[in-house]
Amino acid sequence: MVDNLTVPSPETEIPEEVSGLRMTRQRREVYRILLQDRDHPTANDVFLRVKDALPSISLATVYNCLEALVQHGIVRQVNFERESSRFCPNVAEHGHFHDRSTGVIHDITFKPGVNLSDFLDLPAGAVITDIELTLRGQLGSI
Amino acid sequence: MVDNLTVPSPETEIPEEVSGLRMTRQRREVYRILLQDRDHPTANDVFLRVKDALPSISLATVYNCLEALVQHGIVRQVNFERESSRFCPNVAEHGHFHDRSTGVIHDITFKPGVNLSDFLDLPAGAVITDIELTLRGQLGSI
DNA sequence: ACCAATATCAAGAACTATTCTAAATTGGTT
DNA sequence: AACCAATTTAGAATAGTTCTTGATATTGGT
Repeated sequence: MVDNLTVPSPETEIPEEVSGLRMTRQRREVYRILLQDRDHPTANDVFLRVKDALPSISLATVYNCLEALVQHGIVRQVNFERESSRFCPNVAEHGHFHDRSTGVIHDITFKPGVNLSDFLDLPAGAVITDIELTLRGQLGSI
Repeated sequence: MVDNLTVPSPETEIPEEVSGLRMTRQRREVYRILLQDRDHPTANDVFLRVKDALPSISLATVYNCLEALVQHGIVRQVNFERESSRFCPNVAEHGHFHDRSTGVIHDITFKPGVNLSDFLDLPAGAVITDIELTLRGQLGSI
């Protein structure tokens, strides 16, 4: 079941404006691609996919669109090590699990009601505004 | 109190060989610099600092040395977003807290006895081998 | 101690992901 | 339809890092 409040389905009509960002043809297509396959594509992946609908789009435009979407909180930019940035339309707070054997990246959510200070020794008075969590490993050969 | 088992003090004699890595003059100096100021310097920071002791060292050599140290588990490479990699001699499992107002990066440790699955919804059968945690925020203006 | 084999270093070129620049295009508004 | 601002495009520029090559140093076997 998909939470349509935070992540619209790819079939949903994307409106003229989302979170104060005017949806141009390019931005709409880029966003639609992100909604279509939630596989955390890179800018270049998006570029290649979006060409089907907009053959004349440029890579710079894809970067522009992704930046606009990220800055308006519609899309999240995720960095793993020094690899190319990846993008996902799930803007709810979540971390990532990188399966080393398949390369697949899974979103992982925090259990409800858990507090950071429950399991971390934080500096006194630290106010956390942003969490970035990446796990690596394998999806068990049980 | 510093844990001399995982992080030697900068005054400690660095032996001929550490974890199977032969300590050349350059590697020893690079490592010493990391032990000296635990402020998560970039490769270029290290380069500038190490020049005092080895004026003829090249940036490429600093990269080589850092890579060797990282690959032998003596030093940890830390990436924040798409910034330059940073390096720290603390190879014990820990996360980072990035103070937005001062730019200072603090190491944060996990409370003992805590299990990942206590606060995360992990995919069934996931075996975690590596954790990367970065928090951002401010050190409270109380 | 000597020599060959091996590892390391230095310098700069090359590479990759991303950003910048400037000109062209688009879209909404008078 | 003309105007203006925003957007797009293509290619150049940039930053960080890696690669290549030849020089230098170190090790192990004699």
